[in-house]
Amino acid sequence: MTHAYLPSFFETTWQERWRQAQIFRAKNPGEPGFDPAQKKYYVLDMFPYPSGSGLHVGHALGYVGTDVIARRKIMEGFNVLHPMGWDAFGLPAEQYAIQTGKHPRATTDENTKNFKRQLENIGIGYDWSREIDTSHADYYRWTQWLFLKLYERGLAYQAEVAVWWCEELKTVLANEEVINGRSERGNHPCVRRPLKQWMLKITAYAERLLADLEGLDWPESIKIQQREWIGRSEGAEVHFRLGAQPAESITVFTTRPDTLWGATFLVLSPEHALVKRIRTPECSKAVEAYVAAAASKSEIDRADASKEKTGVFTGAFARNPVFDAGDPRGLVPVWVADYVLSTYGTGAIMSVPGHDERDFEFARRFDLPVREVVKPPKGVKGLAEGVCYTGDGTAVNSGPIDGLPTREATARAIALIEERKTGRSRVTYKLRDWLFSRQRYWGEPFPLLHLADGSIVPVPEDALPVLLPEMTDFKPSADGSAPLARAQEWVRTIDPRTQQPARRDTDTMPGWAGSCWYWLRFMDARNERAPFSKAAEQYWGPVDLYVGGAAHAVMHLLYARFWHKVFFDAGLVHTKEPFQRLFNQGMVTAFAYEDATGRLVASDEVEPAGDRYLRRGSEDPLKQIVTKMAKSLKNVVNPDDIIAANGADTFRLYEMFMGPLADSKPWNPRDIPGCKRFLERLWRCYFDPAGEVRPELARGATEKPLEGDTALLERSLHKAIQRTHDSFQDLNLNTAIAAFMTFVNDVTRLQAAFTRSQAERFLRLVAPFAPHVAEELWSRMGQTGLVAQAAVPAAEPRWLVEDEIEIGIQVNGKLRGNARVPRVAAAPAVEAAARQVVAAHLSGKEVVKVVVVPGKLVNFVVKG
RNA sequence: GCGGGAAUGGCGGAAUUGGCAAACGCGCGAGACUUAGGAUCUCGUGGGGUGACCCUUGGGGGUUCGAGUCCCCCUUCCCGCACCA
Repeated sequence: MTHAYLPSFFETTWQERWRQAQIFRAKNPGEPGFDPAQKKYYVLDMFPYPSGSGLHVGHALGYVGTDVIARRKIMEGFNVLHPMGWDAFGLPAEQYAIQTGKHPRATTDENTKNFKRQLENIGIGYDWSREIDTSHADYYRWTQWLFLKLYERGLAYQAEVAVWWCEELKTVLANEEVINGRSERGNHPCVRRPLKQWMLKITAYAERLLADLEGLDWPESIKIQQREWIGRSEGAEVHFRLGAQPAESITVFTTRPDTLWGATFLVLSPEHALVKRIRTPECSKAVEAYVAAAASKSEIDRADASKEKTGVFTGAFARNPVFDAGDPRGLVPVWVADYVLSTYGTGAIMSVPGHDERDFEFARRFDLPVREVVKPPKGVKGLAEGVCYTGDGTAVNSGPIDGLPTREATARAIALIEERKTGRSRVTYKLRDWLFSRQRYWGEPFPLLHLADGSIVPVPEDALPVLLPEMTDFKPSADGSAPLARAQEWVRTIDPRTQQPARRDTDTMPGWAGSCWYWLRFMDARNERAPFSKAAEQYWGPVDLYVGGAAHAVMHLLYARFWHKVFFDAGLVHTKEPFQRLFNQGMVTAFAYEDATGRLVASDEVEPAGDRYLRRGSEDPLKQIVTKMAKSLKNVVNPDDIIAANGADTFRLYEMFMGPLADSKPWNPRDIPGCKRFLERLWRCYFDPAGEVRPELARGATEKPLEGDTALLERSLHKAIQRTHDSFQDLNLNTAIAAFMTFVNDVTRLQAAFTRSQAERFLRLVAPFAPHVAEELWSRMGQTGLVAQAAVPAAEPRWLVEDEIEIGIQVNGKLRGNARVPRVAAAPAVEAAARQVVAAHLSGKEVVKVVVVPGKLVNFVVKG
């Protein structure tokens, strides 16, 4: 049966041919063969961290998707850049190395080799001449170089700040890496600790990071997540003078300056610097105890908004500046409570219990006064009904702003405090500066020198890279100091400019550093004199399509945008934003099984029995559910296994056929044979039973006239071409494959009418999806060259319209019949034909109205 | 609690954006070919009645000649964020 479809006989051969012909090699300006008239297309995958467990089918979904797009774009005539590399530095690589007892260099090299093999196995056409590895010196040299650009611009600084410390990982972490007081990687508990750390001033770009989201073709949900993370709010800061010491004041931030007249107390966060100074002797013990308790509480406990509010009075009072000196309403008590965050605003708030839920709850708990200063609109419950009203309304009990609606009241209140020089309008952000140092080994060393006098100088450009020292013991130190501090010969160095002794910085950059500019390196990956050439950036930037999981909605995508904007300001890049269009591929989920008690059962313990599932060797019925793939459930699928059993083309088709690229969908092994059967049927369309290419498809065969069944196939082919074209618009590539299947079914039915021209055009259509079988058939048909470099076939309008079409005929909106009418028939003629078909439904009734939708249907509205 | 997304046959999913719901695939049923199994091919397959009738896109209302699609209310699930003053 040599003529059967046997993908293993030819898939690797074609992969080798593509490599030799370098068909995925993108051409840079100035290179031989570069055509300035050719349009460029830069499609980028979020490059992976090369984990020890290799690629699974979820990664592959995005990679196959971009490969199909890239291959299609090549066939459309674009100069396509589709690169791949490895995000190899960072905590996971180091943790894995520690677990396995191997050096991260060794494990990283092993893992990247495996990833690359897997990707090639799938037949993905990357430009491997641009492969990068963020942990290689010829890459991180430029990461260091770019870091110095930030440093020179004053955007990198050292500060003693309360940072997240993870005892398990023995390192500090960024805000973004800590979720509910636990590390994002590994889910270990974290605590706040004051430490001297490198920070990047991302807050200086908050406004632009927010504003420039507008012009991006990104999923709205990602934009919203970024907006929320940046967390801009407009309001005012207001100084409340302390009664005892007139020179001192407490500054609060509020988004509702219009409610100043309703502020009945102030609250400081337990970490606020003034707490120690203002508490009165009588209250000092209670305050101290409270602050200590708050410090020892876990972040999760503190963050739990549902629990009852706690707090303690400091004994001190402050003056509300909107009231006159003698007004008793102006003297407000100062409390300490942990519902006020030290990290937001000024770490102190004015409490307006009448119009803020949290303050309301606190005031009730501690029996503090509540004053109404905003009257809700008619019909809305407010303080009069005993509920806190937080919406807009009309100012009352507020002296000079009484009667004003909230918007104007706010503006007037700000004007008033500014006049009295006791505050000003202010914008705050939730976004914090980015904690950029780690006390770990596997990262980029900081290109900075500490001199004897305590000053810091950058390592000169020509002395880069600062190489990571070879260390055999790179485990984090128990005391939290950096492992690099133990490489004493490395630490002790000289300042090349002065020849004076100097010490290297012993922290390393976080895992995100390398991914903050990698799309730029891909443009000019082998450049030894610069991170990338101006010409390459001018030509390739920005990325036209960036594809990856929604998991990176905030961290990577925010950091990358930040660095890119700094580069823009430094004149290094010509676009404000790095990624014009962002697309999130959906998650590939898996089936899992739970028993009667709701416990999940590993999938190798499960046996299908008809339409039910049983625990292997028992009668326990199990319920099939959909979950994330997880090692513990043994439902992680490796592409290698699928390819070994079915071939790469089947694997690719199944990945794309599962559903729209953006949707989450379960991996269902039962569906895979359907895709393989399609390829087998496709194969049979091209060969006779003896295994020879059908004579009418072979080179030199005479084309059949486009009539009868051949015309039918021609029409079917053009429809498939059109549907494929459409499917690329929304990346619903599953519908393209459905169109291929329909065409192949037609050919199977009308075998004798199939022509060489049709056979050849169909291969050009299918090639981006199932490139191996397309090449094999292409060459067996006697075509020269590669189908991967042939042109996309065109749909001709005249083949897309039928002369006679079937329309639906409705009576009162219900389908009652069909009729075939000429496409160009006039409405009255269509109506007359329709009337005959549904005569039985119309008899004895009065036709009130007739709706004729050309080419679609006729609807008779009847009475009686 | 707030924000975003979703809900269509036994399953994954289609539906020209207001115009014949269920394309395509899986699964299932019947048949053909086979000594037999497998593979392949053909036909069927939303539900109920089983004649030509009714029902059906999570539920309930509405707009319309016509609603999976638009509007209002509700339920469930997934993903973010979560005392941000």
